[in-house]
Amino acid sequence: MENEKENLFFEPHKRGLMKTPLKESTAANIVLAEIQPDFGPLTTPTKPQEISQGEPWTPTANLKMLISAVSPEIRNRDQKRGLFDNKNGLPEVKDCLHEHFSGDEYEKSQPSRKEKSLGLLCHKFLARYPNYPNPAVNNDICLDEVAEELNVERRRIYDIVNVLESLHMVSRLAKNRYTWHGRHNLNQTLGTLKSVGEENKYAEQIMMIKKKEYEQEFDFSKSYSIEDPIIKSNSGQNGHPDMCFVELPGVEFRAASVNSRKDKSLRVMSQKFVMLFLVSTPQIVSLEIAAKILIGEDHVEDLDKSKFKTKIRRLYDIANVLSSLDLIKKVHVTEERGRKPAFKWTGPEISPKPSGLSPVLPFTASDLEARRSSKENCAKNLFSTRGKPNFTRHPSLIKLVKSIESDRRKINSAPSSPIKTHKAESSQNSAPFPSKMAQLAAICKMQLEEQSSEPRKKVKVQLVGSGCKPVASLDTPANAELEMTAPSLIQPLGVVPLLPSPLSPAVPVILPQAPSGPSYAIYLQPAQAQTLTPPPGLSPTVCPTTSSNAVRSKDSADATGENADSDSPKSSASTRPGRLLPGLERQGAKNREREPAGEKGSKRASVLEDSGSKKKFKEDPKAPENVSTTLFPSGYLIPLTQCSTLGAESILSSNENSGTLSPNHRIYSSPIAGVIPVTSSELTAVNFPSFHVTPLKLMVSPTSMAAVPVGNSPALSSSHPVPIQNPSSAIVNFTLQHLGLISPGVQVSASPAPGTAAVSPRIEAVSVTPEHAGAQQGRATKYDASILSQSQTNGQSAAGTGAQQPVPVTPKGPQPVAESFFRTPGGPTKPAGSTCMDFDGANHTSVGTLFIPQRKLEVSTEDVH
DNA sequence: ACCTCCCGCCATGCT
DNA sequence: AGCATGGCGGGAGGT
Repeated sequence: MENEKENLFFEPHKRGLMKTPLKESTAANIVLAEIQPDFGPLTTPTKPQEISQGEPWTPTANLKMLISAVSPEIRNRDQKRGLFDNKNGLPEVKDCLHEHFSGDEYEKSQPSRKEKSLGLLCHKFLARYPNYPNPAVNNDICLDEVAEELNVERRRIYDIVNVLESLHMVSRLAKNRYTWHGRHNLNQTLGTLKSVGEENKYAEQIMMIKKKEYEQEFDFSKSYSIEDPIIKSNSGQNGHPDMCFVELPGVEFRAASVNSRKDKSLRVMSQKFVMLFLVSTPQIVSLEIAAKILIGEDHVEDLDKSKFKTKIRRLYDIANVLSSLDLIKKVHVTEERGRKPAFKWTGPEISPKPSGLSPVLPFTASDLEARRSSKENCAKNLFSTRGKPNFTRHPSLIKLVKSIESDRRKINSAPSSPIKTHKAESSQNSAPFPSKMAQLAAICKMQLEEQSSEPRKKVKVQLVGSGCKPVASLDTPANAELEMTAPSLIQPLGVVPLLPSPLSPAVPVILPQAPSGPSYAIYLQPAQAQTLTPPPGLSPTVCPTTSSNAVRSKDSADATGENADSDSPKSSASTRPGRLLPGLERQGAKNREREPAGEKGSKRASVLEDSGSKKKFKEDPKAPENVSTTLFPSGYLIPLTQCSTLGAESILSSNENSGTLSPNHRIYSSPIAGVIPVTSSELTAVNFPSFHVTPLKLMVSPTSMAAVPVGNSPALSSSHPVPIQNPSSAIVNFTLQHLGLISPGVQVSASPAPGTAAVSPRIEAVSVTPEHAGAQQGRATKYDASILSQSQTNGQSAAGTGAQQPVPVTPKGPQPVAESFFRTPGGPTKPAGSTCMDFDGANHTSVGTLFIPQRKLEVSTEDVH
């Protein structure tokens, strides 16, 4: 009922209006806006074609490009038809065409299955809204309208929205209504997910599964038994078996239905899936593994084939949406067994910290409470745990929570709810800041310029020399700095208010909040609440130490960066700046890691980083408190909010960052000591392929795992000031790594250029097909050239305005920008020569350096469709 | 033949 | 009861 009212309430926005506002911010937006109107009317005709319509906005050429990239076939068709090209005004024409065609012809002409793909649909959907919407504007999404306009059944829209919701890119206002948040919260969300993923030890689980596989390969007969147990153990151990959903304070589920099904579904699957990427070192996750892990959690026992199939199907659905968001890319991993479909994370690199950061703030607890108004909060309280880690939740509690939530929801649902959301959004987003933001932006720019100057130079140089990859890495620092600075500045402002919570729907309050959302709540199911050994206080608090800071700063930067970046190109998919930046950073980091460390493994490095950061956190006095707030196995509250903290840190670190690189370096620097002990011995152990032995044993027993604090798990780290594991294990790992057995890192070789292959000593080298690389390159280049300026500017604008979407800037960068820019995934675009491999960091050969011995994986990106 | 994954039935839960 | 959501898996298009 209420919802309906709400709807009425919003109605005004509809279509043209709604859309317009959404996109408006940038010139691009403007274009979009113009376009959109077309849509609306166009939509009317409905018919099958929307797809083409969807793309219509020429202005968003990028979009088209992307889309086309996505499905070359489609492109071709479109071209044939000619529909695609001219979409702008043409939709009608198309319609006419459709009408004209007889059924068969008509159908044949257009409706290929691919055209109906979720990925394409998602692109269309995303095209309608700016990446960084202006909070001030009404960003409501009416599902019905969207479905109509896109000419798809609602069911499809749900699929998309559910995934977006899992990333907090949208939030449900009411029945049939969602609010578009764009990427404002994305970094935070990813950070939180990463933290949660770490808690869950997904990385370990992945390792275990892989291990099993290896074992199986070697020993066919064996090892079946192993899998289940392992998984189970994992889930049992840590895991939260039931983690339901990670929420942001601002972006809560307001709909009852949503709440009710919160635990299942695409939403949760999507989050978990993302976690896998964030946690795994290579950041390449095969569907098979993802499915196993996801199933494992839910039903340890079930390994039904049917279930597996279903899971895979869902994963494809999710993957399509994530791909549209440019967060992942389809690749193929070739193992001994054969080629398996997999996806590689291409989104921003995230630091787990968001949660950690939050802890820093003194407020967290208070803040949280304030926020609680939201059901989530309620749930949290119930489950509470806030402070502590151990919890078990009883079903009864859960029910209570639900009931409460439902009540709350109802209340909220009232007409006001929408309003609330808006407020919240605005608060979350930058809306409040405009003036401040501008100032900040200016400051940031200055800082950035100063700091970044060196890095940038480097970047350029590298670009020239090495090509894309280097650039990315180089850029990263600069970007990071930028980003960081911005956030830092901002945050203080945000901090003051403290109530970031947008949520508080209940309270009409205010909100000047930091853009970053405050807290996340993770719901776990009671069942498994079991005790986790270490309270997961992962929370990585801020660390004063430079190294840690540096790391975080980067990450944070990324996160924050988005906001800053936001403006930049939102041109849909690939081009988005925010992503690019992060990605670049990430890559850079990886490269760096590799370089120094050499082979061992990027994985390790990454792990180490995490662990290191965590450790540091522990050390911090703050940590304890922070920790408590941060994560909890069961109903977690993860206060992200505090970007402010981040900001401060970031600032500090920024200096360092500029000079130094990533934390990785540090790690490497002290090769042995640092590395070994730190991290997750587990992981390393896991990594071992089938080989053997001790490590495996160690790893295997869940109990052992639990007992031993692993570097990975934040919680663990928290418990021990120094997250050292068993020395022995560490040693073992270390040794193994050296041997090459362990190293997780994946090498990527541009498909065309096999050269990299040589590197992998052992088993696997991952070869990535170029498409992606090309894309990344493009990004990098873009980034390079324009990035700085854009980012800065964007940052300002973003901060101030909130959402701007700058038109995609042409790449200033030296090279192949143009192509890469819009590059289509398909091979054609790629410049063969350029080869950047960015894969996940795996290889940046160009950098020169060491390769990491890896497993075997050959990754070929093929683009989807 | 396998990989993808669209389609839409139908369960679930809110109104 | 009706409607909104969305789990689920058959089966078809693509390669």
